[in-house]
Amino acid sequence: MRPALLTLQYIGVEIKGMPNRLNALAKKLDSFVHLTEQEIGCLADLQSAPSQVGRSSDLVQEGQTGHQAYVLHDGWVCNYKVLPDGGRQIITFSIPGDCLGMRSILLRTADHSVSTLSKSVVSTIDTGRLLHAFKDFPRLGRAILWAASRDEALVVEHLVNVGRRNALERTAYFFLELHERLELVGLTKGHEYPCPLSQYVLADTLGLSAIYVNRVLRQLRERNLMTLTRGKATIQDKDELMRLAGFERQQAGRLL
Amino acid sequence: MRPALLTLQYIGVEIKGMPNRLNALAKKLDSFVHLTEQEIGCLADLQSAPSQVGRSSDLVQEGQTGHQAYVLHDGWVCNYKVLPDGGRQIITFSIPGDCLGMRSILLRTADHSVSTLSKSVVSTIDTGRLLHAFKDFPRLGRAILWAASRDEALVVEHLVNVGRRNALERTAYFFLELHERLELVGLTKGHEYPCPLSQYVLADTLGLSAIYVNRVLRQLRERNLMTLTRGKATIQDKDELMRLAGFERQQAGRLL
DNA sequence: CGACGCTTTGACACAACTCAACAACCGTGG
DNA sequence: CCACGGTTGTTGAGTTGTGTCAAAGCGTCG
Repeated sequence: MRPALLTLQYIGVEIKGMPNRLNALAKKLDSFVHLTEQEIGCLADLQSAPSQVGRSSDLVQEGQTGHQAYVLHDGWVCNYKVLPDGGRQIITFSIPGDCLGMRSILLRTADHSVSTLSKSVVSTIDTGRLLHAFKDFPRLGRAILWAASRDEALVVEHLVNVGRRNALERTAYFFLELHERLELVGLTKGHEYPCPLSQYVLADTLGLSAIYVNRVLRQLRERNLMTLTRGKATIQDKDELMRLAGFERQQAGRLL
Repeated sequence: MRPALLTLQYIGVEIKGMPNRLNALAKKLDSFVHLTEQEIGCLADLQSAPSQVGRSSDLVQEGQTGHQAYVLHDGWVCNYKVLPDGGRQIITFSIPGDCLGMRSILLRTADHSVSTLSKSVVSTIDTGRLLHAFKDFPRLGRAILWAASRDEALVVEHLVNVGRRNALERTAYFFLELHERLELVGLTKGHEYPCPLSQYVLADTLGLSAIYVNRVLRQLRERNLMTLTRGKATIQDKDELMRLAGFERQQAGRLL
């Protein structure tokens, strides 16, 4: 099957089923800087036709040069670095609407790896035209720069979490933050959300061992705070979980 | 004493003594994207006259809106977040040539605090004109964007360090990275460099307790790997220290 | 049905934290 | 110049959080 056919087929399916998904990026940006039809069109022009990639496939590898930047339309992706001793630290997860590998484009050589955690749908970004587009649509440029800054702030939060909270607080915080992120792109159902992260993946995210993650999750479950089972996270007692984690709700609101 | 006089006086002193210092940002950018006289001039135009600020003074506070962005000409600055329980995590240090509070400008409200660790010299940046300047001097824009990306990559490295290395490796890595950063702006003397960081500050950086930092430093000293005394760091056995830390030298080189 | 990846549990080891006390250093003012 | 107070560094003993090893239970997919 030729790629072109695959993607066309995919678009067809999506347009019938859940048209918004294809616009996850536009939707996210629009919620902060209201975009005109023209700007949304321009944004679409910068992206290739969406294509599917399988689970556990690398989109970018650390040290690589001349790779692509992507928009993630559907699926889960992790950004990580590996250490000489084989250890791995996950920097951040990407969810639908996020851009992938942008920083590495500017640096010329990728400073981290990007890999899918589930079957995903991505487009490549024409980064050359992106900079041009900034001139014609400055508000769009501002929106994208804002989104990049927000992603960076997320990494900073993560660093604080790993550096200064114990395993229980840290895990609680992580799931609360994830809930908030997914809510923004409409991927939650009340206090539930899909979460295809294994305990090994969580361990590499939280800077813990997989076995200890298991114990922490058990504690959260036994305290009736939250559960994680079969790819679904359920927050049972949000207030108490927030208190435990020292989680403070971010104030949202449009910029422009 | 009026600020204007103070700054003028300062410029006078600096121009005689060490003219390069005032240009730390230009010097840093130039080492990666060679800048023309015009571009360097434009860069200077975006900055206010330099002014001195005392030790331990806050330039930006988390949650603040409408604050400034700065260029750090001289001195040491830390970027940090505080937790509800009073804990503190230092995200990154800024050294001469670095920009301060740029991300917070884009986000509108500061996501972290910025505070001086030593008597420092800063200029404010006219961020409004900065975006305009990008149009007239695209290479300058690219250089600044590159520098921002590099700072972000530094935070990512730090996250990996805190998440996946033990106290000894982590501390070793930190001092090696610092050496490399300072080398780039000409602030090292061979295997020595000034380092006005107290063990409490180091603790908040490395995600450790101050007392344990002390023990780690002792171990590094007793193994004849490095010492930190009276504001000066000395790397004695760089090879062994790099091996211990799992430190891999970054490849440098101009982009344009 | 078997194999494999993921989860769960227990026992034990060790890294890192806490508390408490003291020593060295530094800037300040007398 | 010295005496002082506060900040920073140093050390010991005991505690706790988290990692390691080993093994068994589940689920799922081929």
